[in-house]
Amino acid sequence: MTARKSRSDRRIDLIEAARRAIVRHGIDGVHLAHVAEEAGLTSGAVLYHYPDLSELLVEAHHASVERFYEHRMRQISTISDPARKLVTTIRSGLPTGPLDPDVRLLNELGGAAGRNRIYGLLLTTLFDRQVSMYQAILDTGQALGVFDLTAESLTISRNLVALEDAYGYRITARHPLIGPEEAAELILDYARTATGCDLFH
Amino acid sequence: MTARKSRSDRRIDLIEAARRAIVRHGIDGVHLAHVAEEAGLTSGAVLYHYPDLSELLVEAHHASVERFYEHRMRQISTISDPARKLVTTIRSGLPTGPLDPDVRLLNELGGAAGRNRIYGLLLTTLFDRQVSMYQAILDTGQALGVFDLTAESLTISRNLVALEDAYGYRITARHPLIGPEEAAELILDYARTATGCDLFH
DNA sequence: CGCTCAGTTGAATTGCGATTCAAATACTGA
DNA sequence: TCAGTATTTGAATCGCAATTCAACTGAGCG
Repeated sequence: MTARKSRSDRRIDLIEAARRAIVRHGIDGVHLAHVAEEAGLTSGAVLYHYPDLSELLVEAHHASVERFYEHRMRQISTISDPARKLVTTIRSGLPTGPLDPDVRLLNELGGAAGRNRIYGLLLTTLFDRQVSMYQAILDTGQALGVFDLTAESLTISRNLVALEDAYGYRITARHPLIGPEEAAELILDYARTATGCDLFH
Repeated sequence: MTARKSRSDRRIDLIEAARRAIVRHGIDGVHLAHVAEEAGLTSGAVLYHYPDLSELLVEAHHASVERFYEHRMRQISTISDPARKLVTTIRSGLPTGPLDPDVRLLNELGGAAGRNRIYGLLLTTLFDRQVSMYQAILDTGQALGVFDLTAESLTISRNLVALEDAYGYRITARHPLIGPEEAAELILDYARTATGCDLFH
């Protein structure tokens, strides 16, 4: 038998297992047994902790969104130069490759968001937080005279997040010409004209 | 009983029925019975024409992608002025609202594209065709001296398609602040700076 | 007009995955 | 150490959807 764990520990395990299962089988293709397998348990044990699978899936998505955002914030928190900060932020929003589990999961969420209000809310909330993140960078850069914005920072920020999103999809769908490098370059091209700053890679 | 139809007629019916069923239940949530219901038939009849449901679903997606692209091309084919053409093209790539079935379906495809090579291929192909479509408009505008492009037309085109994609997701996910109008305005803002042309709405 | 057969139905069957639950097991505190 | 409780198992059951198939129907054709 698998080692027993405390309620809260096991729930965290299960959320992680659910994340992996979703990436593997799709948001609507995950079965209880998949989650159990990923967790190294039987389906009965999963049910003991989460009588309703869909509840576990929502928590898994919630955790993913949180994790994705926190990861980005951590990556850029140490940088103070606005130009370098902007470049790093753009990179951190793109998948590392077609298999990047975090972005794969967010993409799964995208399709379901049109049908499921909770998933839609998770995604719109993430979008807005990312927009705020960019806005802070742009406004700071503007204040310091590093950037010369061609439009409101809100507009530019929204477009930057939108571009990240879309190229994330292209990359996970294995576009033969657009990988992480190319996507970053495309977004940077926009960022350069929008900020009037010679952002280097 | 439902009127009998010829093999080819019925197959076309079924593809349309499958499209509606997918929009309603999601790409991984469609059941044989859903398709049958949409077609006004029983599941046995559907199976008679498509022994493998997944094959029908692929055809349905293929038809949707084709239809989406053809629809856009038709909308812009009569316009000759590059500036007006660009504005119209941008509008035609966005959903009419959160319930727009065509975009809903493409979004469903997005999540699955990371797992399913065929779906990935359908989407990347569509992306590339849309990029070419924009490139033709931009190049023509440049040649006529209407546009003064700040980057290669390929770069700008990719970004325009990417922005459409991403805002399509936001709209179907019911972002409270970003509807079709706002999305168009955001994309146009980019198009203006990229073309140096005062595009009006 | 009657034959033929593609197309369709609907009921039976199968198969898969969720759900239940009694039994087994491992931790916990006294 | 031992009682008591929390966790996990695994087998049984349930339920839904796919699949099969024999019977039925109607369009087209001689």
